[in-house]
Amino acid sequence: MKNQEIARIFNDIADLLEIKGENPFRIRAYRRAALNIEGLTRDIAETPKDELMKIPGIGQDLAGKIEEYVKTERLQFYEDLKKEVPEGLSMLLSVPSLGPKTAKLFYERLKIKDLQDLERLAREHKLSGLPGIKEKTEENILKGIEMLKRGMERQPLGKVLPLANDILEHLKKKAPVNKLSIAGSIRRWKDTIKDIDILATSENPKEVMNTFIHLPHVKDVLMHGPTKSSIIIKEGLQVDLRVVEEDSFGAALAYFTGSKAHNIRLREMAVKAGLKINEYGIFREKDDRKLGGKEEEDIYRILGLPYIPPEMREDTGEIEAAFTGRLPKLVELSDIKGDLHVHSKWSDGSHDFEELIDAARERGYKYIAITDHSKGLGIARGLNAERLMEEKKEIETINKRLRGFRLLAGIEMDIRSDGTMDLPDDVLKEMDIVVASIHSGFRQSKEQITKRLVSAMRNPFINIIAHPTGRLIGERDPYDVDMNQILKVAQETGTVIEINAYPLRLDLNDIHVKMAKEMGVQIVISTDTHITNQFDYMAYGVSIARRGWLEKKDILNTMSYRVIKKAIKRKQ
DNA sequence: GCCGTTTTCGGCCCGACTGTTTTCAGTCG
Repeated sequence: MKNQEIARIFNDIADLLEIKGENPFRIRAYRRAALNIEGLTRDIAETPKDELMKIPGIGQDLAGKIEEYVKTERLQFYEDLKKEVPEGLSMLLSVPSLGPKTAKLFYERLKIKDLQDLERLAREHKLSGLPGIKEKTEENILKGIEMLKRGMERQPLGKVLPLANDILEHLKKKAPVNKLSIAGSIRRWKDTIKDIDILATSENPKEVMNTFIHLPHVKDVLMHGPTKSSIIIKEGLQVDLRVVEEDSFGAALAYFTGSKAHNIRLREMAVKAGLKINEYGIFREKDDRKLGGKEEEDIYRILGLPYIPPEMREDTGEIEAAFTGRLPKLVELSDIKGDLHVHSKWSDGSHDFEELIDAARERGYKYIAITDHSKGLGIARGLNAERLMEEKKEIETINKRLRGFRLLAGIEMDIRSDGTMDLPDDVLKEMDIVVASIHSGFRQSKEQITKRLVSAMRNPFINIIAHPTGRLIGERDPYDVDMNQILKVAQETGTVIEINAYPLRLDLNDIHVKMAKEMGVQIVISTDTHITNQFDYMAYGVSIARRGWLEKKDILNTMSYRVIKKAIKRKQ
């Protein structure tokens, strides 16, 4: 898929046009197109031009540019632009507080063309004296360069969410807040997060702001106003806090949850209907009368839309779906009836069956599958056929006295680097459920990896492909795999694909999940639990499913034990 | 550059905070 590549180029073009001082609406058009292409579920390289033009934000011109790039691997317009604007100059835009106007000014007046130049001249106070630039601006630029060097890259949701909750707890305890909510991309459950957005109501906003900028987490204060402040915390993340009146809480929550693209679409709809939306409410244009805003639902209702859950707010078709009454009823955590990927002491898990059963029952589950590693994963004390049969026997014994709960005897079988399976069919045949996955040879070619997964899916005894891209967010890139092909074969063979809920994995990702749904592939959400508290990772997995528009019926482990057993048999 | 049962041209989301200014441009989300 060239989608991400083309999106990046369009964003790059937008940067370059910005520095040139081009028409801001033209720039926005490139950014919007880039965003829409990123969220696309089909391969843009295989989409004909007239289909391309049906994608929102892509017209005659951009469709042509996409075609040109797909055909020739380059884009003349982009190449020309890069010649006009020195390489490195667009890097300046990544310095916080430094935008296109200032970058252009620095280039034209001081011939600054990269970060090194900028840092040197700022230190030597050579920027002062330019129109609108004095000492404070130099300071802020140096600060921004520092922040950039420290790396402000996106961090995994699983790491950021606990941090955000901790800040919320502190505010609740120390500041005079009434309502308090996480907003932004955390509320949309994006798998990686750039900053933490918090919204509050209070009778004394000033006091709240004052408490906020003095929290023990604070490393630096970027902005401190009466209703809005921004800090950098020790972990390097930016945290924004906004305080509004009770009567505006819903509108502010919608505004602050985003995404930006989603908000813009709503506001455009509002304008066409003679309305205006901002963080204070939804208003009638002609007399500025406030029609709503206390509840988030107000905004959608007054626009004539059903409530759109935060996980869907990416402007990837949810507004159209809402408008035409085709909004899916998203799966919820409470729909989950069991976990089909769990490790025990028999391999590298920490608990025996009893402890796992107790923990699962506490979460309202009706079943779990014990899927310890197969022998190929020596490091995880993987099981050979003999040990596996012993484990199965013990599971059967326990099942006999269990009431209202079942253990499935399963295995997480390693797909070896040469493409062969770690256990023979006559062993797999004995199991209630077989999960297969890749643990080695991550750097193989796309063809090799895809072939390994396909041959696993063609095996009638393999039910589930686990963590299908092998990524560990921030630590290991996904391996190169032809997801289109994988999903096609999954659909053909009735193989279920896993959303691994472990917060650093979260693969399938949201876009792949959406693709899977469109292709009719069944999904399972599993935690890959090794310690009982990891059962709680299910919430992360469900959020990815929701971001991929999945409903209860799309997901295997929302079904009863009996239905699951039948579904597994069906493949064979 | 996109888009249109009000338009094929003329619009295009909205507001807070900062630093530089004496009323506002730039940046950000």
